[in-house]
Amino acid sequence: MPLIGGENKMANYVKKCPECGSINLIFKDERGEIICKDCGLVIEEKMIDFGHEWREFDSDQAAKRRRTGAPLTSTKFDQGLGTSIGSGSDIFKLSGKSKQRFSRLQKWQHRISTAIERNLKLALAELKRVSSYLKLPNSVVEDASTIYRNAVQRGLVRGRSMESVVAGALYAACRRHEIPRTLDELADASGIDKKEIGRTYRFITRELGIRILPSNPIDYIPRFSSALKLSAETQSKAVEILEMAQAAELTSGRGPTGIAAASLYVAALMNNEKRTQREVADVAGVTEVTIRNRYKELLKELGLEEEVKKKIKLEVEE
DNA sequence: AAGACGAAAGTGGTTGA
DNA sequence: TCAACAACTTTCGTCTT
Repeated sequence: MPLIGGENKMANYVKKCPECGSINLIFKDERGEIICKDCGLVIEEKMIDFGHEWREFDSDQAAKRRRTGAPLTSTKFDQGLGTSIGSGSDIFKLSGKSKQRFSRLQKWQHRISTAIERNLKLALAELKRVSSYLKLPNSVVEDASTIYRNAVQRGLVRGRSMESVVAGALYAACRRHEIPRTLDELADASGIDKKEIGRTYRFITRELGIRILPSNPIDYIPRFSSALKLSAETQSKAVEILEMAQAAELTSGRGPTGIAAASLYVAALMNNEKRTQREVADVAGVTEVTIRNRYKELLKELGLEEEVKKKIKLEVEE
């Protein structure tokens, strides 16, 4: 396998040997290792060169030398690998009998595409629709497709609607990527009942053995904060408060959105960017009452009472 | 009039027998 | 499978600004 070549690439890769501090490093091309000349420590091994191993000067050479196609993706039902018969323009180069033969083959290919494939096509279309509605990044969509594919292969879709499984897979993927959406948002985007999504979500994660950490309230802060048009300072203040709350074990057992909303509310208060409880509650998808309860706890447990009161006094004086 | 606060009753989900 | 339970919601009345 070709490896990183030349001293120049090595130079900005490793500067010093972590063991003896020597800068006398040598690069062994044949083994793909970087070795310290002084103490013999192998600093880096099995390096892979992601560059070309050949050069191409025109499209003709490129066609001859390249042996890979488009990258694999789970967002296409056949992972982008499928071959369709005779759909290219070169079918016109054939004549008479051959042309007929190819169109017959085409027809058969269409017929034999199995139920699973057709189901996957539909499901992935739905998945793309929902995720673009929620403006989810590609990596999440990719992950959700994989989850869905696995679910189908394990026969977990039986007895459930395709849409609910798609929504469940998406929810799981979001959680895994630490960019959580609430069940409400997902329900809104997919048109599936919130309870149903939760049920299938729990089911497929259990059956597929997907381990998901309980969602962290901090992950919600950026989104809520921008929805409320709060400053970056307030946002980081909210994260600070949240971290303190977590240290004080105020967060366990509580709904993450409620806690996130409350700390955002407090942070806004302290930074003179007051939002009403109603506003915060709306973007977080909880009620004012929940915010109030969390907010009270935060003030009490974290000793922020004086700080907030001072702020409010200052505001009055101004 | 609007927002904040608190009490009381209701709801959906989890847990343990 | 059922009851107990905690978290959260809904509703409503009161107080403050």
